Amino acid sequence: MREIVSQKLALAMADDCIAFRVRALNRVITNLYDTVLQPFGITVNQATMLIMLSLVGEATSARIGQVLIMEKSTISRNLDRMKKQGWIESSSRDRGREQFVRVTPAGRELLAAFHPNWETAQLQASELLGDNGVSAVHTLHAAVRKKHPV
Amino acid sequence: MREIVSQKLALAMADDCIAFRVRALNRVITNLYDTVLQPFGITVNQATMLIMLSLVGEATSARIGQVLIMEKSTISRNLDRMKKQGWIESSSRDRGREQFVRVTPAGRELLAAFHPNWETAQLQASELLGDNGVSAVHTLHAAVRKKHPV
DNA sequence: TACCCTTGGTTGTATATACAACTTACACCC
DNA sequence: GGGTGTAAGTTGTATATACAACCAAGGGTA
Repeated sequence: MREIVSQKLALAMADDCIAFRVRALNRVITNLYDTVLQPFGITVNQATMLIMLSLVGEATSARIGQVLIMEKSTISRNLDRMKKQGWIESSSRDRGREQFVRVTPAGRELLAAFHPNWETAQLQASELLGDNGVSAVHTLHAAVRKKHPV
Repeated sequence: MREIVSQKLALAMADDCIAFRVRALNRVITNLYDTVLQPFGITVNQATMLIMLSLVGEATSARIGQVLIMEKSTISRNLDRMKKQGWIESSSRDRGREQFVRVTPAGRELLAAFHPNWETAQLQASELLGDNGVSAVHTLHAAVRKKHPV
C-alpha cells in the first residue's frame, strides 16, 4: 500500500520536476563548452568570470557575485585559481576589505584566443536547443535575474 | 588596441553566452530545491535518483546514467551515500558486474515525507519562471534528451 | 583454451558549488 | 573614544561533477 502511494508521488514528481530538467540541461551544456575550452586550460565557469571582468574593467568579489549570481566562497576560490594562472591580478585600487581584481594582458590574450572555440560551442548548443530554445534560455535567465538584480 | 579587440569579443560573448545563462539558472533552481529538502537530509540530486529508482523498481548504475544523463562516477559515489543513509540497497538480482539497486522501505517513506516540500519548491520555481518558463524548461530538456536517448 | 575487446563499476584528481564559521575593516551611534 | 553591527573575504566541510586510469566480468574468435 505504501508502495503504491509512493509510486504515484514518484510519478508526479518525475513528470513535473523542474530541478531535474534544469540540472540535466546544465550538465549537457556545460560539457559542450568545457570540452571546446579544454585545450586552453580554462573552464567555462572561469571563462565567464574572465569575460565579465574584461567588460567591467575591474570589480570586487562581491560585485562579481551580484552580476554572475555566484556565491562568495565559490568566487573566492575561483579567483585564486585564475590568479595562479596569471589571467587576473589584484588591482591597486583596493581599499580596506574590498579587493578589486582586473584582467591581465595574458588574460585578454587568452580571451581572444579561445573566442573561436567558444563560437563552436555556441553553435553546437544552438543546434541542440534550436532557435526557440536559445531564446528560451535568455528569457529564463532574465526571470532569475529579476530575483538577483545587478 | 588588443584591449579594444578583447572588449568587443567579451561583449559579444556576454551578450550571447548560453552556458552562463543555463549555469546561473541551474544554481538558482537547485538552491530552491536543496533548501526545502534540507530538513530531510537529502539533496535534490539524490531525490531525483530516489524518484527514478522508485519508478522503475530496480536499475543498474549504467541505466540510471542513461535515464538521468549522469556520468557513471557521479552515480557511483551518489549511490554510496544513499546506501549509507539506508534509502537504497543492492538488489539480489545482481549478475556478474551488473549491480541492481532498489529503494528500501525507508527510502519510500522518505520520498512520501518530502513530497510536500518538493511541491513547495515546484511552486516557487514556477512563480519565478512563469508558466511559459516552466514549459520552456520541459522543451529544453526534451531537446537534450534527443542526444541522450533513454 | 587463450587472447582480446567491450562493458560495468570504482577510485584518483580537480573544479564547482553552498553553507557555516570565522576574521577583519568600516561605519555608526552613544 | 569605544562598543556594536554589518559587510567583504577566507577557510572548513560536504556534495556534485567530469575525465582518466584502472579492475573485473563476459563474450567472441582464432
